[in-house]
Amino acid sequence: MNKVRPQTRIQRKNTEAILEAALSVFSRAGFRGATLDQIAREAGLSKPNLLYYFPSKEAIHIELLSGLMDVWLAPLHQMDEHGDPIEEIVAYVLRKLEMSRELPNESRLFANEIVHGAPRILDQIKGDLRALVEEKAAVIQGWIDAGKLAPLEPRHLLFSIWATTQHYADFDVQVRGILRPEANAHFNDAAEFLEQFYRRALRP
Amino acid sequence: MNKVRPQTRIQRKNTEAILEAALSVFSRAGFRGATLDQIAREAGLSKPNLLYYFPSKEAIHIELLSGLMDVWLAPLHQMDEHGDPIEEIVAYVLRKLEMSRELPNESRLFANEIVHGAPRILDQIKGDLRALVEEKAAVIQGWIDAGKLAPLEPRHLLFSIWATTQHYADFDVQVRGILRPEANAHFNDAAEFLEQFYRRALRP
DNA sequence: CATCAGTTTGACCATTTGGTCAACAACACG
DNA sequence: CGTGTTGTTGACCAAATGGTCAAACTGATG
Repeated sequence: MNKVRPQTRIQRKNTEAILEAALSVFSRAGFRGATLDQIAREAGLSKPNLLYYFPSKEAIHIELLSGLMDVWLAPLHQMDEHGDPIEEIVAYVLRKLEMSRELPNESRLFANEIVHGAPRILDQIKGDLRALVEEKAAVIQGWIDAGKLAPLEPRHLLFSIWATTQHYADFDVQVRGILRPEANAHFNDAAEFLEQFYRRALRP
Repeated sequence: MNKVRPQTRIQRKNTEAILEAALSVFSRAGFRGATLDQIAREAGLSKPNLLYYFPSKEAIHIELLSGLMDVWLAPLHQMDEHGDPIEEIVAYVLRKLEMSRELPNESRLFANEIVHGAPRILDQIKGDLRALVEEKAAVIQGWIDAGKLAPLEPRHLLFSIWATTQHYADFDVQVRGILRPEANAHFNDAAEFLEQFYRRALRP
């Protein structure tokens, strides 16, 4: 159904550079705080040239967010109904924490959008995300009913996982201000803490 | 030490109205996204009149944030070394959740500031907040050493409490998009979940 | 009522910023 | 090498926005 849009070498390179620069700037300054000049400069282009590839500032933002949603849902998708319940959930927690370590800008971009009312991704939240949560909540409830997991409301359990793991990316400055860690050493402590924490809370 | 600044009735009323309006606008749109016109309109004043009471947009923001820090730390201050460890922590969790229910705008203002690098409160984070965390972490460690609490790193335990409770204010839109709750009914479910969750994780 | 500090605002300004455009440069390709 | 498509940019524009200021208004007080 889509018209095939032949991408030239230059197009591919520049759109990629723009999106990368925009992610950096948006996650640092927020949508309103980011300027096209900053993004253009960081991408190594002039502003009109940037606007040759994207029709508007908002279009860049939307492109970033919609591309991000899939990445964001992937770790939860991997949770396997037929695995060991506690191991599956702990593994999910650690995957999510790993994303906070590896993709903090993406996490902040997401957080920023939601804190401001998610005007551009509310549909995806109410659609894809909600559906996935319902699916996995049913799996977790099944585990609970089978006596393999402590009886905890599955949806709120998922919220707790998102909150605790994304906290290390979104509130990075606060965490660092309190722990004064060398480099990212505290992520290892966080992983250890979260694993023990969830194992304790989840065992039947 | 402070010079006594005699506040007229009108001054008190207007500065209060400005701060209230600014909280609403800042928490909704972020610092850069908020405009003085919006704040002035919502406070029922003209823009020059607003600037008669505060010297700049940033001054309003700083005033809000510094006033907020005390409110934010209060629930943790209340945690009593001599109480029952698990009950003290659970009570702290519920107080914090109650703040997300009652003061969501304050929570979002705070979250927004930190996500953007906390340029205006980093000193307070590294000072007051850090000191309080160190103090209470020592208390929790004492409880653990006494065998009254599961051995979990105290600082990361505090992070988890902040994350899970503030999530219901900061990510309100996402929570609602997934749960489709009537009014604020889901806060009761969250309270029940968090209480059970922390009781399970914390028992020795 | 007179006075004066305190309060309010319309008009205005400088800057920032998202976006446009015409002209020019680079490139692919027959 | 000629030609049409793709890529690039300096100059420019309109709107938004933080902030100023002189002038006018209001209210408390003697």
